[in-house]
Amino acid sequence: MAENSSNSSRRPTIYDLAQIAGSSPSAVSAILNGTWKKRRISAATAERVTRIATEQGYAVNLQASLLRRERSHIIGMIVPKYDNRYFGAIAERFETMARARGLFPVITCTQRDPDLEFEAAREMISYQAEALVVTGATDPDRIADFCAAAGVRVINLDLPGRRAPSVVSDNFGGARDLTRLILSRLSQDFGAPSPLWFIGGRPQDHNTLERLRGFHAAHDEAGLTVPPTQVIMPGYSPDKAATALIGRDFPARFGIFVNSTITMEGVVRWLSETLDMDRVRLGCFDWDPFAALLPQNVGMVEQDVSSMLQQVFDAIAEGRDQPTRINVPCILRPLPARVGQP
Amino acid sequence: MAENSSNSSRRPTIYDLAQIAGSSPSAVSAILNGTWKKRRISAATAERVTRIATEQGYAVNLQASLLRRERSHIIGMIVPKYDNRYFGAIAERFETMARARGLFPVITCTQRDPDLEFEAAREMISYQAEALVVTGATDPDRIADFCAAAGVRVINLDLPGRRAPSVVSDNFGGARDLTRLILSRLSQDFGAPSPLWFIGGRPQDHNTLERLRGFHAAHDEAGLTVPPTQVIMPGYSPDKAATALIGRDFPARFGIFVNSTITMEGVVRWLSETLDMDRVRLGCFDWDPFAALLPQNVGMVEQDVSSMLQQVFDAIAEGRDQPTRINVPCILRPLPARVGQP
DNA sequence: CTGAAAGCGCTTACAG
DNA sequence: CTGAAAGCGCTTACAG
Repeated sequence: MAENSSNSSRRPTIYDLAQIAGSSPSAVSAILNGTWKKRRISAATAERVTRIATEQGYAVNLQASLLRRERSHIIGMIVPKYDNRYFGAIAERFETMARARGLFPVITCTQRDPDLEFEAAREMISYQAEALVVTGATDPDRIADFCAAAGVRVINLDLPGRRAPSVVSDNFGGARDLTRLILSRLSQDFGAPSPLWFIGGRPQDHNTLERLRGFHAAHDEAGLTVPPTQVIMPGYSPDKAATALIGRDFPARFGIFVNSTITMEGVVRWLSETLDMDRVRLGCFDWDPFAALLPQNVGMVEQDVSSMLQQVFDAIAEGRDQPTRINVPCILRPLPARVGQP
Repeated sequence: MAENSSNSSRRPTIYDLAQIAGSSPSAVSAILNGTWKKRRISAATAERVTRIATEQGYAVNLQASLLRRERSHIIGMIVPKYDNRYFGAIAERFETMARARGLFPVITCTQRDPDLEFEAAREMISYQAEALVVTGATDPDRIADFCAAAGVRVINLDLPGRRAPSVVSDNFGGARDLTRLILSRLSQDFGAPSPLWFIGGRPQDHNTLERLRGFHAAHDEAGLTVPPTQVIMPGYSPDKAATALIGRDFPARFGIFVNSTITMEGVVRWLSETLDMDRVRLGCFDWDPFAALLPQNVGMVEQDVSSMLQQVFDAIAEGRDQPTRINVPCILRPLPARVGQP
């Protein structure tokens, strides 16, 4: 199949097909884009043109097609990274849901770099994207302003902004539930619970602050107060987390709330090189199937990617553009005990 | 900034800008795409037009621009999934390297579905991609044929094809090195080594067969023969791996070669629910930072994503189109002992 | 130093 | 049932 007519290295156009089929470019266009029924073109012609298109390895030129059409049906997404299950799941699910709605998904990854974020957004507007989903952006409002000027709809996902609708996890509730779980497993395994450590994230970061609020709320319920020295926010990277732990004095038995799987990597590596892992119990905000197998891990919070994206697509379909905030509940995943009580 | 002239909801064009600036569309076009120096347009005009473009929130229409230009500079990639570090790293690195070369990367994920793979390839050709990187495809030759007919360059990555240049890991060498490592750690921890289990992948899969060859080669060196019942290839998914282990009889001490991180998930989950994990040592083909923290894991093979992509971009730049095969060495990552000898 | 004009490959009213 | 024609927003030789 796909025999290119050998006379030219150029891709065939509807004019080429029309000439071969003895028909007109208009007819070929209509046949190939499915509007031929309402034009009442003969089935025989349609069949012949379709066959020739296949033989010639024809693929429509979307640049030309989209330039002429009213709508592009392109929907863009920017994500910071592909290096964890959360953003990976978001990207995959976004593509699937977009295709299911007859849209063309275009995703690009912006390395948590504000300038790259902005350039990527501009590029998607240049591609005539009709809507843009801005995920985990460091400066979502700058992008929202630019999109507003270009008449392109924006939705913030994961991190909220002030200029467009935002869909975010219920970070407070998820963190509170996880903190409760770690505290209860601590008392189960070690006796009387003591205040947990909180590691990861940044004090300027919306999600970190919400999670910290939930962390404190669960401690309050349990009549516990967390010493400020036990809240450590050195960013998300494994190395920064490990460095921040150097020289800390941990008690005989203790528990840690880890704020992101990325941070978890550094925390577990450092601890396992430094002390007896039977002394510690951990819980982590965000889900990773391998992290779930670490023996000291008592539970993880999974963000509900499907529900979040459902909200995103609903907001786009309904044409919402007010800076509303939608909170999507998280899923607490307790893990079986994999390590003996001392 | 980005004040849209309120008279219209349409995006501004170079005609709008020309009118506002009191210049011509040609001049505006040249100024905005950087060719104005060689047209010797006055710096004053250039400055004025640039300012107006910013004020109006102008972004070039790439559909129109690309339709007119000779080249698109678009480079496409299809990947099967975003759900593991290997493909995540490939996607991220591909975007970075493409941008560094002045290309526009477009990636889409095809869920290991041959039809989706083909449709995605066709879509990228419709977007005028100049080259297509086909990663981990189930039917790369079908895509290669179609691309050849359309005059689009293709490179296979990860899984080789017969119709286009392929860049793949040295699966044989990586598997042999990993097998050696597991065997040596077995004898270190448990005394005399016994033949390993091999779990994961499919017998029809090129990479699996190469890894199996390396697995056997390392056993041969050690004077060991693997019983056929110890080679289990139920696909890659965690659940299939777990199911395939049901009812197996494992000796008091044993070692496993796990063929992919995805499989590792199922293997470790099942084993840890079933037996004392001190009895087992594992190694895994492919790298994952959390899997590296599992106490029984003695080492992982990391595929050298940067080198592989360097080869891909070289092949594209040089215009290679013969079905050559490039093997890129893997990186063996031994892991520190995290579990006591019995 | 600058503009008018052609044309990239399509789609779609419009006129038969 | 079908085709000629206009035009989407650009770029780029070409002619001043």
